Amino acid sequence: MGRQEIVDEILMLLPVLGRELGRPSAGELEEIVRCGLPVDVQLSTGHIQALIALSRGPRSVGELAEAVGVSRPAMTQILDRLEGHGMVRRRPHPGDRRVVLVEYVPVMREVAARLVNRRRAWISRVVDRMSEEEARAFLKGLKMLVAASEE
Amino acid sequence: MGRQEIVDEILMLLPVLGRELGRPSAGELEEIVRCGLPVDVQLSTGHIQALIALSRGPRSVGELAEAVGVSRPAMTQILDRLEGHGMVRRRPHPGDRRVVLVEYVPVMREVAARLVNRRRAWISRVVDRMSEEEARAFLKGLKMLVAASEE
DNA sequence: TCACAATAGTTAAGTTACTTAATTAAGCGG
DNA sequence: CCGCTTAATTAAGTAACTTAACTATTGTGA
Repeated sequence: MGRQEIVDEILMLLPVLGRELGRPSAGELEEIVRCGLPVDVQLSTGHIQALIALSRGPRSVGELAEAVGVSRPAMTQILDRLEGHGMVRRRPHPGDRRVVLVEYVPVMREVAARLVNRRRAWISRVVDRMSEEEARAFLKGLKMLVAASEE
Repeated sequence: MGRQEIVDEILMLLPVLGRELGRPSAGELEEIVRCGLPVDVQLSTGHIQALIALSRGPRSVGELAEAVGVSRPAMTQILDRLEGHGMVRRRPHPGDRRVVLVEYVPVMREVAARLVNRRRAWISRVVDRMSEEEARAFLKGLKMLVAASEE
């Protein structure tokens, strides 16, 4: 298979993946019910990304927006939902009253982790079947594509 | 970097890429104007994917929907737009009057190719900086992820 | 051969996840 | 203190999907 064909396949597959990621999986819905969250919780890619980004400590709305790759208003919406479900909370930044810091509601830390883990497991199942070099190459490619799209 | 971290990064980067692909690039808009198409042409990922899928000959609406990974009504819409811009045309299937075959309008073959090439170039620029093995590993990973998402 | 189920495509209606523009509130430099 | 910038939100609109329902065919088995 030549490079040209590889490029074509990537061009076809990337969007398929993007769409697939946007839909909540059946297993995710089960998990949500099991956690005692309201049944109508819809956690899209953006929500999961925000939860991951929060796993290393509090972040401002702007930081989250950048990490996830959406506009600030979009992140505001995402956080509204997460806050509505009691998974995160907002509090003022001590030094700068313009910024709003977002962090896990302590009790929800574990629930959030379980939800995120479900997405993680999906990727893991694939990564585990790759060699060390393949996994690295895949991530490298992904990073390069993101970088290229930002120029 | 451990596997766990690789998985986390993939989980963050995939959706970023998905969103990025959805937005038409500035260069694409230029190309559209240069081709003499109406300025308000919006070609999203789905449209580009459909054009790629058509590059190997006529396809039915259902086949295209499957190749692109969307529902049939969604593909109907995509084709409406492409047809409206005079890039593809529908004609009845000779043997089965239920199915609608879609193909390039001959004149537009080259224009379509140029538009698709722009997306291709973006990927190519990245793939060209990878070794043969890396490129293969990347594609393999992508395929595995898509397969895993369909189970 | 004829009723009936299955398939291909489209239409209709609704939803979701975004976008940009405008607004509010706060910090910062002359 | 006044204007400029930055952070977040609100408001309004849009694009790309979804499911459900409908139309027009085609295959099928009593």
